[in-house]
Amino acid sequence: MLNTKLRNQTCGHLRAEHVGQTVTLCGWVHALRNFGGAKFMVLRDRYGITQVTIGPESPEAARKIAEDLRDEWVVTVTGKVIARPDGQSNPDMATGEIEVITESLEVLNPSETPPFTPSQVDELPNEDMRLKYRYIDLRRQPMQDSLILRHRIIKAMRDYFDDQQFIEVETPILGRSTPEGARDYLVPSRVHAGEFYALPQSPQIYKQIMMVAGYDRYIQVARCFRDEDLRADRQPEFTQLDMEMSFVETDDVLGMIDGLMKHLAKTILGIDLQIPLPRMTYDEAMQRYGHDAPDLRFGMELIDCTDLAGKCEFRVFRAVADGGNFVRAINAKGVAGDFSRKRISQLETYVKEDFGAKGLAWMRVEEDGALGGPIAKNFSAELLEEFRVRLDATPGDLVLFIADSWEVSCKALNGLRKRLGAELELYDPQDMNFSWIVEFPMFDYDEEQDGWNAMHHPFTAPRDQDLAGLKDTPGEARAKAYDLVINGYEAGGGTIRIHDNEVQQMVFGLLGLDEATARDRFGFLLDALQFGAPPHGGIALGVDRVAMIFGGLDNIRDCIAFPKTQRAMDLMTGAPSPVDGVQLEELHIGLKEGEKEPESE
RNA sequence: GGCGCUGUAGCUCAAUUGGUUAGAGUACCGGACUGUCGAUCCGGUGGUUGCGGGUUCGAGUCCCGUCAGCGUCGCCA
Repeated sequence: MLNTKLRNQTCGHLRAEHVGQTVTLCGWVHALRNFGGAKFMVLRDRYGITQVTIGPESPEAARKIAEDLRDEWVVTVTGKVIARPDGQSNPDMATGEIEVITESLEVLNPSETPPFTPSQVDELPNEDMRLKYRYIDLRRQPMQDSLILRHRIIKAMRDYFDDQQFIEVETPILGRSTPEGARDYLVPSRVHAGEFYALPQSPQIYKQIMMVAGYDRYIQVARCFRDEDLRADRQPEFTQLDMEMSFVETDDVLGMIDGLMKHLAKTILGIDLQIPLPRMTYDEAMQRYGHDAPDLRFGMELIDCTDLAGKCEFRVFRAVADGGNFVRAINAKGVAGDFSRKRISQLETYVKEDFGAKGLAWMRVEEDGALGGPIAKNFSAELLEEFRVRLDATPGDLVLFIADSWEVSCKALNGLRKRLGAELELYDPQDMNFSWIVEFPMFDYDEEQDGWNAMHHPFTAPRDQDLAGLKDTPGEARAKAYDLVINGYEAGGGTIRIHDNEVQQMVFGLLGLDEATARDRFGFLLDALQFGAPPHGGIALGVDRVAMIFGGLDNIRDCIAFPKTQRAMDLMTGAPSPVDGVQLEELHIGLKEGEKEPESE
């Protein structure tokens, strides 16, 4: 039912079967081809494009109007659908078998000359241009496709959860600031001088309270806000499919999301996904890939050579191994010939500058299978043989070593692995790989503050077997926490929550939150946990990221209608902006000297 | 906050590495044209080379600062 008072067809619909009908179309002028006596106009709306002809048989008035038409004017055409003449149909166009002969033509609204035209496919304007004129950019087919894909993903998610008896509940946008985690976006209160709301970083606490309230299956398509620096896959405001269930263990949550992913893969991509999705522990992921969200579309795993390094005379390796650090490597199979010393030194610069590695050692495998390269002379023949076996080194391989702390070796080798995987095309970009990373550490140690931080959030439950040792060896404790990883992106993450107040207090204690502070910040949750909290847990999926990955995009902005720049600006509206002094006064806010002055009237 | 890339006509890019009048495609304006689908052909307008400073006989090009966009590290689940 796309008919309106102004149109009775859309520009994507007409086929040979409609020949003979008289139709009225509305849309934007997508392209004009003018032959004097005959003119072709391609008309575009959300549904497609249709060729319209204005020829000698068209009324004088229509021909006159057609003289003045320009790209992106909004027009309406009424005319008869005809089969295109022999040899003139266009197989590249969905509506290419037909065209509409103009009987009347009306300009609904002319357009200024657009800064760029949506019909142009090969030359994309710079991104600041696209963001400033977002309404033009959004007319482009790829942008339409990705917003429609995003819509279909969200709808498929809602449908799936609806089938599973989940209900969607909206939680507040104006909430309470919690210093945990990311920086908050703050909203000043007019009524309460000097006090602020915070925009939610996620609906975490509300959804747990919904569980206490007995709504045992909750979802929400929730907008979240984090005032941190941006990346290609991060925006300051983003959308989560937030989910929480009661009376569950890890397997229940994972199983539910397995089903969702199977449903999404089928309905969105037409792929039959095998479930349950594979699971790997955090420790194994760090060991094998150096990252908690590894791209499993290709191998090139990290190989630990620390024990061998401890036996060699090469001072760099020896010192690292003796000092309790690590010598790990990746083997880039068969590419040694493509890597000049210059190219290798670019990789070295990369690991030094981006990850603080002290250097990059390398070996290449010669024709005869021997390990060569500048450092090889420091190793005995026997030891080289051990390396060769360990590294599965065959002629033509390039082996890259990082000798450093565990953390740096993880980061640098993960960086190299990702970079080489892409450069060497070790995987098909069309491939989709879904997996779970599970059993994250409960805490990580903060050197600066000399204390433990919650790796996920402070409501995460430890594994049952780690409960006893939680106090004494918090660094060993693993959590009932899980991340969904798709193609090397963290697509979502969640945990089973602590529903026991005693355990919760213990965790707060380990995090250095004394009772008074904990009460002050989370008192309402602690109260709630004492009024009959069921065992519960859940997950939040990054909707923008899922849309990006499913759409085969490499940045999140291309599946968001109105995204912000790296400096969190909206180039179309000019947000953020100074505000009137009166507004500030009402909010009890004064600006520091020298900072941006309010706009005067 | 650090590192890197980019910024030249409305748009996308070029300019022989410091050389004299900054070009091309497209868009735009005018004209021709009855079967195009990136239409074609003829003619034309259009530039404070992001901004500010410096070096130089001479700067789009080199240096410093600054603004903006992107990528990335830190940061962030």
